[in-house]
Amino acid sequence: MQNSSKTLSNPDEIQFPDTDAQPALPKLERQRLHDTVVEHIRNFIVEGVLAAGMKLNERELCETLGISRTPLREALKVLAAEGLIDIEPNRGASVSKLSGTEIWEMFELMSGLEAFSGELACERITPAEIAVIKSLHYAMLASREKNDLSSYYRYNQEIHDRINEAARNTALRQTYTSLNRRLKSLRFRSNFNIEKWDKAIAEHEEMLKALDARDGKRLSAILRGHLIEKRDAIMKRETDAAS
Amino acid sequence: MQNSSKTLSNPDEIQFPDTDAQPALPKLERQRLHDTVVEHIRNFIVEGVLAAGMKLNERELCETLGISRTPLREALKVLAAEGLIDIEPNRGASVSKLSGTEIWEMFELMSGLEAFSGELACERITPAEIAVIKSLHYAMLASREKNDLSSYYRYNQEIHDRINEAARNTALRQTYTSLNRRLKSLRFRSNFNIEKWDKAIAEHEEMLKALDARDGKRLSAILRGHLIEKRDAIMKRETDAAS
DNA sequence: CTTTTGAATTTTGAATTCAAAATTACTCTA
DNA sequence: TAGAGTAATTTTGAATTCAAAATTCAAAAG
Repeated sequence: MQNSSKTLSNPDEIQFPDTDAQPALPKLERQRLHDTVVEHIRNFIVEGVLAAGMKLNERELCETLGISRTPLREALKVLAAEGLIDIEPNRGASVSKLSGTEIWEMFELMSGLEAFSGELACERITPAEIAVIKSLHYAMLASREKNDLSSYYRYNQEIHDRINEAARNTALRQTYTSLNRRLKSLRFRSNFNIEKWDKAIAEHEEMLKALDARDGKRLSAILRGHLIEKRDAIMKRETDAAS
Repeated sequence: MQNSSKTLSNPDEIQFPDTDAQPALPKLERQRLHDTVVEHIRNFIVEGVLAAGMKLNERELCETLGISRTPLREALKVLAAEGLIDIEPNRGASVSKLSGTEIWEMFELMSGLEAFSGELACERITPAEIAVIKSLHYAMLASREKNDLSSYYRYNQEIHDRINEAARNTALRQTYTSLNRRLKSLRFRSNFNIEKWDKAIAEHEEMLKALDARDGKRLSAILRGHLIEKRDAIMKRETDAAS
């Protein structure tokens, strides 16, 4: 997960004049096979290449990734600990398939994390950071004008990430990220229509105002409501589609 | 060679009349070795048998637990994903040693989780559950009278767990539990004195009142303040002790 | 006497091997 | 033909083996 801070194995190296080489140190941190495998499969799941419920055959995956079973199995254990896959004893692994209740609860937790994050951010964010978020907001508005949904999504996520960042709490950010990954992997049918889009934009405006005024309670409430609405819309749609 | 938990390889066995056997099903869920190893080591860490910063030698651990390196390494990967240990490439694993900042942040996150949990609990808890918590509270008071600190701690934890339970959110509970484990493993010097103890008790009384009145905001605020105070006391003490 | 270099040992990373369980395929009977 | 029972195959779980990296230790040079 964390790339070990690079270390000096050979002190001589720092004596060379750094003409156009890397200023500090080259790439001392070696990758562990199992880590790259975790990332690979994680991306497969989040990107939807591996869909929910899909069986993960060890032999197949080994061949695909060109590795032996040992590092693969270690990676699977980690992914299971993260909640992205399920492992049944003697039956193998499969991409987690969550019940409606579980998804509902995860959204609720997410709303709580975002709300808390927003509250902390109001106390700690710098004017410069607010400026960056504002510019992202305007870029997002531009995406809206161009009807470019995917870039809108990216800016939207980026803004939320920045607020999270401004909360200055690594543990919170990691929890948020981990949960966000699990939710993203669910790949809900998007049913964005113009009204919803504009409503979301309006809520974002409110968020910015609250952030500017450093009104933690207000930002917190907006973020929570924002996410709960999203949840209810998604859940409604998913259950409708299922019937 | 370790004895695998006995399984039914021969279906005939279940045809015998279950005179004094288990009523429903014996132990169909077979334990995976790696799971029991995770639990073992996790307990070692939380109980303080393995202290923060301690190096985990694979060969030693294998011999101690009587297993081979494969399941042990899988277990270590899981524990690393949980944040209980750190693994440095080609250097092995050690029990996580957290910086003051990290601890401070984890307490802050914990306060947010508890506050959210309390708010949800107020909406969802049943009168029966409130009654149970009340009885635990009285038992806790009795522990206070007897000056029995360890049983006081147990009741205290139990009450918080029940509130969490009443929030009806598995994802939240799991996140809470995981973080709680990491914090518990830090084994802070306890510096409980009578005043603090009585103050904590008083706060608990307030919590109960808020819960009874289903005043989510109030319970939330108390829980958060409660934990932030605890954090500041601990952090002050730890930094004082360090100097 | 300290520091540096390089070989020996230990420890970790990953592949292979072996064993046990589950799944599949097949045969034989009704 | 359907189904039960059994053998064959596949798949998973865990131990062992092999290779690479790190650590230790000792000897030699300054």
